[in-house]
Amino acid sequence: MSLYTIAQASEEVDLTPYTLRYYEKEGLLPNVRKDSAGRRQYHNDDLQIIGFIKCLKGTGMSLKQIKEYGDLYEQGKAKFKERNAMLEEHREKILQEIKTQKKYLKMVEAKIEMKI
Amino acid sequence: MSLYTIAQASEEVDLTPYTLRYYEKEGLLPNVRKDSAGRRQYHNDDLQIIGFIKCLKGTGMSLKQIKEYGDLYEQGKAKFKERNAMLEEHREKILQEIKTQKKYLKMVEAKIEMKI
DNA sequence: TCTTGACTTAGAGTTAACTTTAACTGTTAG
DNA sequence: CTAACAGTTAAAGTTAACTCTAAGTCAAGA
Repeated sequence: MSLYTIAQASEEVDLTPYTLRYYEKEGLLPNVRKDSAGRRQYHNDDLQIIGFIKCLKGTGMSLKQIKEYGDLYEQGKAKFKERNAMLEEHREKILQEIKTQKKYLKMVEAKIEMKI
Repeated sequence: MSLYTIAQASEEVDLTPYTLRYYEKEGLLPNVRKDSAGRRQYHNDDLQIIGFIKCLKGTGMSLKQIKEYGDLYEQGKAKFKERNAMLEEHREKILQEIKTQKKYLKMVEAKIEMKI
């Protein structure tokens, strides 16, 4: 399939229709097309963008920053450096976060083993 | 040192005094002692509890759940099983989260390497 | 003694990220 | 043709987790 209603897209990306509209209103999903009756038609490229938004959000980037990244993306090659710098910085943040999670995992495991 | 004012404790655990009072109000920090003038005196055991709260919170547990865990802790040995079950479940959640973070890390790295 | 500053409380305000409502419109099954 | 349904919008409401304000207390230094 190549076109999705908001309900289908919602199912596909595991976000509610409310959230999809909200993301669009916040400018995270530019250019979502509509049919003749004004209903949203999600294309595969939209789903891919949503997938990457979920990745950034799932690693702690705020919607505001995700929008900034998306805005740079919209401006194409001209902003490539700036945009990639954002990602590289975010990459570091994820690496750091994984380290922290591992440390916390050990703390929880220690507490479990404590048996008190 | 063994006793801390709220400002010192705040510094020590890297949370604002507002947050420390808020956690206490929410029942996450039972039994914070006060001096004769009614000012909070944090002891080392309080700081340890705060450290573990930060661990649970940093791994995605809500304050509400953390309070539930703390309440079980208060009830001592009687609730040991229940309490440890919570931790074991949380341990699984952390493991899952680390996996997800690693997947997302790869996605971000792929995007960086894409150079488009 | 006065004032400065760090604390106290209860309660109001803020922010991010949804989530719902109300009122409406267009599509489809009977 | 009509009722039900899935969508539309703007705007209001919700929740978690703080964050701040106002009004007051207390101890210590000039």
